[in-house]
Amino acid sequence: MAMRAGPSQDEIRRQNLGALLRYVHVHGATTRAELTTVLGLNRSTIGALTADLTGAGLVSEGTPRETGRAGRPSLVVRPESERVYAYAYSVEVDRLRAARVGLGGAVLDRRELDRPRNLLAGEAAPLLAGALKEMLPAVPAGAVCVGVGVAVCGMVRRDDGLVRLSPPTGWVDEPIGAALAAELGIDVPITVGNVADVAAFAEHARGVAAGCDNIIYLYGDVGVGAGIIAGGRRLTGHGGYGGEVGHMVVVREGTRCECGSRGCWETEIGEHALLRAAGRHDARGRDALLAVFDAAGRGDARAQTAVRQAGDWLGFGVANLVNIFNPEMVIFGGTMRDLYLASAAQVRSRLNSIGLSACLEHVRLRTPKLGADAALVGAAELAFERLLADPLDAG
Amino acid sequence: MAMRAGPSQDEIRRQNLGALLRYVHVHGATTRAELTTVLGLNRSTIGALTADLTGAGLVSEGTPRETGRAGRPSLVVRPESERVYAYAYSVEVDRLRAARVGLGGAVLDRRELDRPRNLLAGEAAPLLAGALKEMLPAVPAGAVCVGVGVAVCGMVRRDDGLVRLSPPTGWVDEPIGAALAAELGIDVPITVGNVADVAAFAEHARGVAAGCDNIIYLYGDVGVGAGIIAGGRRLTGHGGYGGEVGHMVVVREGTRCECGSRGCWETEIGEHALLRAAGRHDARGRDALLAVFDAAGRGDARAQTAVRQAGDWLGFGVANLVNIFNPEMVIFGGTMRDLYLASAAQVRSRLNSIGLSACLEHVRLRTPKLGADAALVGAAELAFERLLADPLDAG
DNA sequence: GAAATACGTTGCCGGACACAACAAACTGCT
DNA sequence: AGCAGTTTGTTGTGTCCGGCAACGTATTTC
Repeated sequence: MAMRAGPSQDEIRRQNLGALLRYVHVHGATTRAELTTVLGLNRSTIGALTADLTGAGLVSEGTPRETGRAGRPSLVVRPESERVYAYAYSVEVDRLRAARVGLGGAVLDRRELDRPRNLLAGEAAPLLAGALKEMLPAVPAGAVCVGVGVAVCGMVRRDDGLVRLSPPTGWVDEPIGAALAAELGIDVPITVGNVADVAAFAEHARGVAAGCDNIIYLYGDVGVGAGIIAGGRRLTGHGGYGGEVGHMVVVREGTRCECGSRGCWETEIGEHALLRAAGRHDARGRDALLAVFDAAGRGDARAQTAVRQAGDWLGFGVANLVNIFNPEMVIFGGTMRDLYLASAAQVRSRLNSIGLSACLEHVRLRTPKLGADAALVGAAELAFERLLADPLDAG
Repeated sequence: MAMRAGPSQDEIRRQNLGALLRYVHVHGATTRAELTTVLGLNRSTIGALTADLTGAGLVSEGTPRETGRAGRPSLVVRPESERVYAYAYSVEVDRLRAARVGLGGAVLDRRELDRPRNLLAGEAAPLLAGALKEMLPAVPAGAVCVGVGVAVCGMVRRDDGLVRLSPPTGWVDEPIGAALAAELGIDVPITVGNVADVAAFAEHARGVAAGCDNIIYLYGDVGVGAGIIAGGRRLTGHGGYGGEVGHMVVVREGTRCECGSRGCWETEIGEHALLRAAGRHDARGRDALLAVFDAAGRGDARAQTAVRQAGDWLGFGVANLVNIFNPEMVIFGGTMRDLYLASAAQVRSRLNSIGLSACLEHVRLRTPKLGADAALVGAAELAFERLLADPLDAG
């Protein structure tokens, strides 16, 4: 059994380089003066670090506009957003999305295409690779790609990016990571993650949850999953399947779920449940769902009942999760955002009746700040993570 | 917003000292040769580290018995188990337990006394302090106490050790940490933790879960709680209340629970539930519970039904937790151990029908290795943690 | 234009670990 | 008993990293 010893000296350097690069990646252009105070390092050290990063082409330095204060103005360190980038993919139920995301988090370019139902990984990979090729001409000369990140609405094996189970897309043991690697033929690491996980990651890094170290990001599309950050670190579980809260059973012997079990939470708050309760058995997709919320807002009784009921179950499950995790914040993303906004009263009420008072004290309910791009930005964040852990080797 | 920079040089030293001390603390006497390979440090560095620790009186070095192999025998580094110790307390429903635990994890001395029902923190503290005074004469001259750890069956605020809610003991907002500090009058830090958390901690450090970084330790007494370790670190949540799985609601509008909610998991698998289902409404306590398991083993139909039912609910909840956390191991401690052993078939069956197959792949169900002392050893571990994080300053 | 302010740069220092050479301790063989 | 071989402790040297202080520089204020 190997115990981890403390870092060696070059690991200090790596971590400091990573911390500096991460700061400008998340917070944008920053003066060296601010970096010294934030990172707690000496001026001379910051100078040496920025010199290294500039030499590697990861950041650039420039003079600031106007300080307004006395004294020599501090140099501004900014991420090389145009020259250092990652490709981000998002595999959704009926859409495939691709983007080129620059260091710093800006979406530089994007492509979207419809995803035919029953499209498997082997068929999706060429389409995704095609989107990349389309974006290629716009890439400036000398720019470097540091990685590829993929967000998938399903359970992803951490080690190799195999999608174990994704009822919405119909995928079972689809090797999207390997398929993309073969198709792209570029020599950068490809990281695959669950969409809720990566969206949580993004909101934690640069969204509503910035500074919160214990959060639950609830993400709904057809199903429901959660990206959980505990103690500042992503909760992946042993194989990478952590956060499958949609398959927490809330009704014993309840409605049959696509996972094979019964009474899973998502059978009560998922897309199907809400549409069925609203009497729209044949409808599906996000637009149909929004129509239900819209109808409820306009006074449609049946839609209102459906929303209230689903909101009640939403509060029920959130309360359970709050009791288990004692989070600082719960974020409602994807369709859960709409459901939460349409039924906040029910959610609050359930939460207060079931949640332990100590756990309720500091928990805040929020909606995402990053909007529809959260999955893409999060997928890119996945790819950047390697660079930020070791800027000089990975760059 | 302050980002954490990499460690400075003296933090490296601290971490390496801590890693070495932790290794001998957990694994017992170890040769310097083994330490070099395990910690990945140079011989000379190990020599310097052990010299520091020996100087601080935390470890001692000696020549080994017989190696049987050629070459100069490597010095054996052993923890100063007699000279460096912590006090550990466990506040249980009807017992107060105290122990002196040496570095290395050995229980050097112990005292137990009955806990009258309705004994509050202010009254318990003098009793606990008295137990400490009784143990004082046996402390060798020159020995140093590095801290006090307390395990309580309730929700504990991380910051100050306030017991927010503990239905079994009847405590609500009882400041056991502060009361003990005032009563003991010794100048060492006092750390309070939930019994399930500290037991999980102990099993992770030196029990069945050694080497497992994602575990759920389910602990039952009157209620049910969990100590959760995710990614190798304790899941405490924002305020320290994480792991309250006993109050995950499994039956909507179910049986009234002491927490104020309804249908909590512990109303189905807790002591009361099992005794009531077995027709023993007036009984309570661990002995009564064991009598039920005993009766079931001897063929008592009503007891068997009660055990099967509770086991079924046990599997139900565990499956939910497995889906949420994707742990490597689930450990059944306290009364959950007895329940699990008496109903493993039901647990397995429920787990298989509800659990996601990917999450079931690697999960192992186990019983604790540390036995009845887990709470005390874990409480001591809580106290040692500060020493292990910075051996020279805290020693 | 001088003083004040804030910052970048340079050289030096101490600490921490790796490495190599040497000394010490033990086994096994003769 | 003595010697070769093996493994380890010890010591001195080298490298790297960050802190520190002195100095030079850029900007604002008066």
